Amino acid sequence: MNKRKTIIDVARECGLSQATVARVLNGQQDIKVKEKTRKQVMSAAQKIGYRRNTLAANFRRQKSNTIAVSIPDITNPFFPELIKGIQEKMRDEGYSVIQLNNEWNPDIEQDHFQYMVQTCADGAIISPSHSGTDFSALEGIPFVLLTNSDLYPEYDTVGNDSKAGMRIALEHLYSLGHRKIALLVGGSMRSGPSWRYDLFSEFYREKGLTVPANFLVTCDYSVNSTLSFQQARKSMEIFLNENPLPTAFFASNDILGLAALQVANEKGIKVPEQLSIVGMDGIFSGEVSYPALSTVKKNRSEIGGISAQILLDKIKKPEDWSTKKVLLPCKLIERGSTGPI
Amino acid sequence: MNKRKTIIDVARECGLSQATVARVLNGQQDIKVKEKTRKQVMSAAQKIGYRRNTLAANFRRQKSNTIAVSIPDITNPFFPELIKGIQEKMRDEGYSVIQLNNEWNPDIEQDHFQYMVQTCADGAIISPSHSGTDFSALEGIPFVLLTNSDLYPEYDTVGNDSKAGMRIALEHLYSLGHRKIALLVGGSMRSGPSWRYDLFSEFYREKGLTVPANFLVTCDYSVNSTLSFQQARKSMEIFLNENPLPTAFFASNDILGLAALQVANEKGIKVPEQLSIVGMDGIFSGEVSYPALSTVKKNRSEIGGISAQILLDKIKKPEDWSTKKVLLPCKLIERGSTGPI
DNA sequence: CACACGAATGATAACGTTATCAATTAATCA
DNA sequence: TGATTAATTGATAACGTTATCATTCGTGTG
Repeated sequence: MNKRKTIIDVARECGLSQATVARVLNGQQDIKVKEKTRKQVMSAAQKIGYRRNTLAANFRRQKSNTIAVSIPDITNPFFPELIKGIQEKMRDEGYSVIQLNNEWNPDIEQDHFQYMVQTCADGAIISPSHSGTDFSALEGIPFVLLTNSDLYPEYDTVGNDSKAGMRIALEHLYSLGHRKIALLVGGSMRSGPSWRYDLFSEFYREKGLTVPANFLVTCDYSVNSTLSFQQARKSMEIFLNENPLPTAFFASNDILGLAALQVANEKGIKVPEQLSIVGMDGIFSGEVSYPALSTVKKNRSEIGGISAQILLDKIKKPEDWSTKKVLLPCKLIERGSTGPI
Repeated sequence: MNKRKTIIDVARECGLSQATVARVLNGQQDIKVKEKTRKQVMSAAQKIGYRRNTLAANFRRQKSNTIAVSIPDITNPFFPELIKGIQEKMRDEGYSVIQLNNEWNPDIEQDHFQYMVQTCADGAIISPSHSGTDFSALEGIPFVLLTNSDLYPEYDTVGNDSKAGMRIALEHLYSLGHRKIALLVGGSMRSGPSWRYDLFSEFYREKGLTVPANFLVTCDYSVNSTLSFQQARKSMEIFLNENPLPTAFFASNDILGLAALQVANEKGIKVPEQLSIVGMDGIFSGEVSYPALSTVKKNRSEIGGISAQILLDKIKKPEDWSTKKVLLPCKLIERGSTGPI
């Protein structure tokens, strides 16, 4: 059992000093070393099988080379792509990504913040579990928030422009001739439906129309997608039983939209001939439904990449950092669930 | 700017030795300390605001308290639950989880193995990208494979009993009266469809039936779900145009099953009245399709938890380890896409 | 040629914890 | 009580790297 080789072994092997060896093997782009000695060191390292001890290096530099990503729930189809976008960027830069799920539970979220401090995370990307999240526990750890809300004016945020996105959806339906559009919104874990309601009535006003009666379906949004879907189904069933059929639904996310679609199918309501449905997010399930769900897509992978980039910049230059706010546009994906009235 | 407090500061504060303080604050369950001194130390630590330096501890013990999970692609709906199962178990035990995607690319997978060694991962859970994966790069890192194949007899493996699962699906269809069942399989990244074919013909033989002609639809399985879905759709369309309609399809995973379902819907084939479809995996999209997809569910969260437990055991007692093989049963979920013929 | 100056290399002290062993105190028992 | 053992506590040496400063080596200039 031969012990693991260290930098000192390499130094002994090639007859150079420990410091020089370190410069060659681990230095960032320390040009201060001759090509000849570099080669000497390299071949000696190769020969004796040196492998850098990352743990020692991390300790010495007091950097874990790890960033943490806090999201509500990786099994929610919204998040995996986001994570992937972050991972790809971070790995290119030599950072590991630790991903933490809080199940939409603020207490767990706080535990995770503690954990990040404990574990010396170099930075964090956080999709807040709810609108009142307190970030003070993060003390000194640079972080970026994934949200489009204006609730966090003092923090760096990256998100999609959901308001513009909703407008796009409504315009789409309007241009297809729809005048009786209903709103299907979840009592989101993050924020109430109020701004959606405001935007909706504003849209009607602009078009010179009056907001139809009973245009709003709300449903509880739950800790997991399956539950949210079931609750949305229930709300839809009740609504459809008690109200005249609108010509279209705008759902504030695809899970709700898919629930509406399934219920409509079951009731024999033809989509899109009798009812158009447009969702929001662009999750995979919307591609495989029948008909496929028209949606306003959020580019989650891009959000991940951009937030990662911002975090990296912030880690590198913490001094004189100016708050960054990024709002990415949403994109309409027309599929089978919307059509002319 | 006051420096971060160390164990030595705490020792000075409470008048005890550094060693004793360390025992109180960081010792595992070192009972070797009196209640009185424990309290002294705790309050002193509290008072001056001591926070353990994880980086230093990791270095000293040469343990990163991190395990790596290597999977093909987090955006494939099969994996998030798996990851979550692993994370939950690992976090309970104080380990961080680094998750790595290889895009079904063996070269990237090998890079990730290198990375685990570099980064001193304490262990790894690996869903191999393909059947020929070589694990020699992992040198000494304990790991568990997520697979049910017999391709890795010498390794610890955890997986679902897919063969039994497929039998369950076929029995289900058979009991509903189906005698003309077709097979929809992907040229999986992992293993060819051969065993499915064998099992299928064996099933027919057992039932005293002859395998119908043109019962097999194969399609390329791709690097991402959307592409796989599209390719499956194409294969289905071609098949249905060129062959008489079977009474049922068994799809080797839900994505393929959903493709079959969507195509059938588009062609006006009534599911399940004219055609039953059963998939495999139990992904969320199968719940929201119309009709909802019957499937043979793999409990991915459980697989994650069990593999995590096995890995933990292995990390704790590496000596005299006997190879563990776990095969979990699949479970039939009857939904709207299957019915009597 | 001596000198200065920059480039390259060398020597060495941290970093904060854990682990080992020695020293002390408390407990037990003849 | 004194001896013996067990339970606590103390002193201190690593761990392998990086960072700092000192030193040496070239190289061009007055």
